[in-house]
Amino acid sequence: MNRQALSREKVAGLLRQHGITPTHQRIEIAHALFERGEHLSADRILALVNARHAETSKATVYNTLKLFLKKKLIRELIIDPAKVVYDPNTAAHHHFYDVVTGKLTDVPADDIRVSGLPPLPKGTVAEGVDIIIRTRPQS
Amino acid sequence: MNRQALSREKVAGLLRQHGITPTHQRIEIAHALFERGEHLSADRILALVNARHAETSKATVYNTLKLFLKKKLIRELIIDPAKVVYDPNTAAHHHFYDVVTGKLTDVPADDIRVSGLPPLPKGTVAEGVDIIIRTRPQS
DNA sequence: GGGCTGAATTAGACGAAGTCCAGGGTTTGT
DNA sequence: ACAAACCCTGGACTTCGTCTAATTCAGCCC
Ligand SMILES: [Mn+2]
Ligand SMILES: [Mn+2]
Ligand SMILES: [Zn+2]
Ligand SMILES: [Zn+2]
Repeated sequence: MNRQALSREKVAGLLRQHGITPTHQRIEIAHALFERGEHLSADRILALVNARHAETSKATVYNTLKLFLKKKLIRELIIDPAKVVYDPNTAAHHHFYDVVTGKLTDVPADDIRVSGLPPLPKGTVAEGVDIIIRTRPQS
Repeated sequence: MNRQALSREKVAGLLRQHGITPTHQRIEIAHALFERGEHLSADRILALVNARHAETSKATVYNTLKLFLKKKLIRELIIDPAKVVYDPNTAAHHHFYDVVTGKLTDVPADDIRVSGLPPLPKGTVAEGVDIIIRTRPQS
């Protein structure tokens, strides 16, 4: 999706559109996610943001990711038992997950239909559906 | 599924059928899972097994769950970021997950059809599909 | 029974992900 | 300029899970 250098200004605009005050640290974190368009873990983001020179603390990375999540700027994926992964793609989509390599691949939700679901448990309403297709390297 | 008292002997037989030497600790752990038929976390199992008098260590609980997993006696569910949950139901099925209460409910896979999936990534083969329907308490 | 041997169990140290807090800095509004 | 609100930070802390080295146990043979 996001090809080419993504300017800090555009990222700041994106944050404002979501009601997030764009601070230096928040811009760097959002930039790391949206420039790559990849699924990233918190510690990976921490490393990326501090690659040139240290400028963002661990606490801020975690706080910021939770803020982005609440403002629906990003999604959270619980797939690997060892770490949560953050997804800059908030369009409806699903994932291939290679259980050996750990690689995650997006699956557009466009044509996907799920039929035969039973009614929801009493007193609950649907929030969304996550489909994970587990794969492994051939033979 | 498993109603009524489930005897230790039957559990031992189940373990043998899966190529697992039935030790005292393994029988207790399997018993905890299969008698209830519920989704349980490792620490919950540790507490259950040691409820009367301490007899099983944390290391053994983790070792044993991984063994059961390898022998396909149980399944592992990665849904809650904070803890892995073990599922004594190995029949094909999916889950409702209440994002507020954390409650997990089985969804039989019988009538469920997923259509429109794109081809798998090159060089991978399918392992299985997990569907999680996220719900929340009404209003 | 009494040893022998590999498998199973254990306490407790360790590692990694994530949370929390109190203090200090920065922005905003007037 | 001043206060209030907001933001960031180091580092202690919690929790889940893993690892290791030492012990115990189970099955087997004599
Ligand atoms: Mn992480
Ligand atoms: Mn646990
Ligand atoms: Zn994705
Ligand atoms: Zn289940």
